[in-house]
Order: sequence, then C-alpha cells, then structure tokens
Amino acid sequence: MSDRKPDASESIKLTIREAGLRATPARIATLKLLHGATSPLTHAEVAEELHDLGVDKATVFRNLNDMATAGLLRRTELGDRVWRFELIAENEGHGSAHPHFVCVDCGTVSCMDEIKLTAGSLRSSQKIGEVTEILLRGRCNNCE
Amino acid sequence: MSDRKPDASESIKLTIREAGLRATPARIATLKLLHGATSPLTHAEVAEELHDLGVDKATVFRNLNDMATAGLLRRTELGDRVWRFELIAENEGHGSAHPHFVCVDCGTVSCMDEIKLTAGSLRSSQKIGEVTEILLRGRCNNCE
DNA sequence: TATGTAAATGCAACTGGCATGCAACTACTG
DNA sequence: CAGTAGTTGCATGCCAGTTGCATTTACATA
Repeated sequence: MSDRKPDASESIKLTIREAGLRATPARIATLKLLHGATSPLTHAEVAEELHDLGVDKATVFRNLNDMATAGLLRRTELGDRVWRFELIAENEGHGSAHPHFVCVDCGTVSCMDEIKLTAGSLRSSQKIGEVTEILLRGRCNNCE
Repeated sequence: MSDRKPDASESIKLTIREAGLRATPARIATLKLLHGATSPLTHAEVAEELHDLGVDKATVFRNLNDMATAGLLRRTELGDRVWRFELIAENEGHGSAHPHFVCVDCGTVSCMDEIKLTAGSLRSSQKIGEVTEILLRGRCNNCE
C-alpha cells in the first residue's frame, strides 16, 4: 500500500503554503503529478489526469497559473501555442531555465540539462540581447 | 535596388509564382506589407491592414500559412500564443541550419549563424533526436 | 473543537486565435 | 479566350484558455 512516504504529502503541503497558497487536494495532486513527470506537462495533460479526482478543468488552469506566478512552477511555450508547466526544483535556486527539445512530429518535449553554447556563441548572442531560453526543435529518435 | 517602380509588383508576382502559388491581389498586398515592416507581423495585423481592400480574415490566414509553407515567409511563435510572419530574405536561401534569436518584447528575429553548441551538448542532443532548429528567446538590446 | 472568512472550486458560458467546408470567383494555361 | 485548378468570402466549427458567480473548503482564531 504505502510505498509512498506518509510525509511526502506533508512536505508538498508545506511547499504550497510557503508560496502563500492554500494546500488543496487539487494543488497537491498537481504537484505530485509534476513531480513524477520527466518533461513539462500541458494544461490538458494535467487536467485529464486530475479529472478522475473530480477536479475541474478551470481549477487546474487556475492552479497551474497561480502556482507558476507563486514561483513553484515554470510556465513555457514551446512554439505550438500550448502552455507547459514543470516543477522548479528546490535546489534550483539560480532560477535559470534549462533548454527543451521539442519533436516536431510527435510533440514530445524533453528537458536537456546538459545543453550549452560554446563560449564564442555566448559572446555573439550577448551582442544581440540577453538569452533567457533555449529551444531545440527536431525529430526525436522514436519518430525517425 | 531601384525597384521602386511600377514593376515592383511585377517582381513580387514572380516571387509568388516561383513558389508555386498564384499571384493574387491579397498575396501581393501581404508581401508588400511585410516588405515594409521592420518586425514580424501577426495574422491580426495583416488582416486588419488588408481588410480595407476587402480581403477576408480567413484568406489572410490561409495565405500567410501557404506562403510560409512555400518558403516565402517565416512563421514564428514568440511565447504569446500568436503567430508572427516575416519575409525570408532572398539571399537567405540556405534555410534550415542557422539559429534564430527572437526578442519576446519587440518580436524581432535575428539570424545567428555563429551560434553553436558545445561538442558535449551536441552528443547529448543526438541521444534524443536530430536537431533541425535552434531557437534562442530573450530580450534584445533595443528592448532592455 | 467550533466557527468565521477569504480563498478555492465547479459549472457553464464566453473569448480569441485560428481552421475548415463549400459555393462562387479568378489567375493562369493551352 | 475558354477551361480549370487554385483562391476567395462567408459562415461555422474548433480548441486552449478565461471568467462570473454561487457554493464549498482550508485554515486562522476563538
């Protein structure tokens, strides 16, 4: 029954409260779901998952946006007009977002912590502006 | 060049036909508009401008998408869930491999031929798939 | 433990950006 | 200059997301 630590929910509740929000079942479930995800999830994906718990679409949308505003989640747009959300890790204090890879065929999104630009590239990018997000597009290995 | 003449329309017509599309008034007007624009225009902006000519919204949408598919325009998404379109310069034929920098404020798209990933980054990206496009998002120096 | 209250929720209707089906029209080909 | 496939206008549909409002709930306080 309990391969899940009894206090996992407790620590999630604390996290939510520390962000200034109430620890409701919908929010706890949302964070748990994102915690187990390996890539950002869309509004729709989270909503579908929580629908079985009787959570309304609008509630999911509001919660995701609220928690993103509160600094618990990162909200990104990968070029397909759909918002995606992922947990901001606690030890991720620097706040720097990591690059994402989007498959143009299946739409799968992968997080790519390792990706970096060469030093020269960094310099020339700074001539143009401040880069806040790196996005790679292509075809994932499952699709080619 | 000095194609400010009455044959400017002619050269636009040729461009459209060479892309495999018919040179209709709506398309010519669209290209002229984009030619004079300093940053990518949204569907809505183009549609509003062409509405005075009696061109329907849906037609503008189809034309922009068709011409983007045909390689005349570049279609980008800056994170606000609105498509933007800009002319692809004629001498910009090489197409795929050069990264773009998109300013999330003004919508300017810059080509960044020098941007490269580190060797290690390339390797780890290949574990996921074949990267065909690199997009950097941020704020350009004019906007910050 | 009970209770007051702002925060959160569910439901449904709405919005905005874009896509599509279809009949009428028109740019191009021969 | 007629035939026709590509285009257009209009109406409608679609989808992700938003909003108004009555009801419920988390949690601070008594």
